[in-house]
Amino acid sequence: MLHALADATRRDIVSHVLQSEHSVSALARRYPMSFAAVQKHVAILERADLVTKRRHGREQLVSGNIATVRDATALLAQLEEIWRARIDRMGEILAEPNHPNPTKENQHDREECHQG
Amino acid sequence: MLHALADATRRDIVSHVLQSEHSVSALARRYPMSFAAVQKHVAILERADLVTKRRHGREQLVSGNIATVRDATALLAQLEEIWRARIDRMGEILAEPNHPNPTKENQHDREECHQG
DNA sequence: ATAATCTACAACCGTATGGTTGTAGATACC
DNA sequence: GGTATCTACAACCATACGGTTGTAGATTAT
Repeated sequence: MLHALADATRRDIVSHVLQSEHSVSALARRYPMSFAAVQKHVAILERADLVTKRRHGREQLVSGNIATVRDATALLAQLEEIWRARIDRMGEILAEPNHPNPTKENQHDREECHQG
Repeated sequence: MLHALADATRRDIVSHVLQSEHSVSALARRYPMSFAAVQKHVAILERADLVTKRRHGREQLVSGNIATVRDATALLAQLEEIWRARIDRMGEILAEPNHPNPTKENQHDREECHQG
C-alpha cells in the first residue's frame, strides 16, 4: 500500500478522485503519458483498495476509497509517531551535557553537506 | 523515498538503526535472508539517505539519518493532513441531510455489474 | 449500421526489486 | 603467516514497475 503511494502520479490521482469522481480517460488527459499507463496506475491503486471504480455508461468512474485511505493515513501517522519518538529520544541524549560518548555526535549535522 | 519505506524489512532496519548503530552483519542476523539481501536493503536505504554507514574497523556501522527521517515523517504528515482534510470534507458532505446522493456512503458493495 | 469514444487487455522493452550464490578484498585474531 | 570474520560486488533468476503500442469489446451518437 505504501508502494502504491510511492508514485507521484498515483498520489495525484488519489488526491483528485478523493475530491470527485473522474473517468479513467479524464484522468489520463491530465498526465503526459498514455491512456494505458494511467489505466495501469488506476489498476494498482484499485488492487491496493485505495480507489474504487463504478461503471457509468461506457465510462468507468474512479473515486477514492475513503476507508482505505483513512487506514493508510493512520498507518503513516503511526510510523511517524514511532519515529518521532525515537528522534526525540536521540535529541534528548545528544542534548545531555554528560552523555558518555561524544564520538556518537551527528555525523554531519547539516551544514557540511559538501557531498550531497 | 516512500519507495524505500515501502518494504517491511527496510522499515524494521530503519527503526533499529534509529535506536543504535548496528553492523550490516548484525542486521543480517535478524532476518531470515542472506547477508547480501540485507546488504542490498541497506544500500537502498543509503541511496535514499535514510541511513548512513560509518566504518569501524572491519565492520560497517549503520545508523539512521535523523534529518532525512525527519523529512520523511514531515512528508508523510503532510500527505496525511491533505487527505484528512479531504476526508473530513467528504464526511461533512455525506452528513448533510439534504445532499443529493445518499447511496454514496456505502459504495463498497459492487456485486455484479451485469449487462448483456 | 457506422463512426467515435471509453475501456480492457496483451505483448513488448528497459529497468529495478528481492532474493540467491559465489568470489574477492580488508581487517582482526591466534 | 594463516584463518576466521565482515564487507563489497558481480552474476543470475523471477517478478514487478512504468511506460509504450496494438487489438478487441462495449457503449453512445449520428
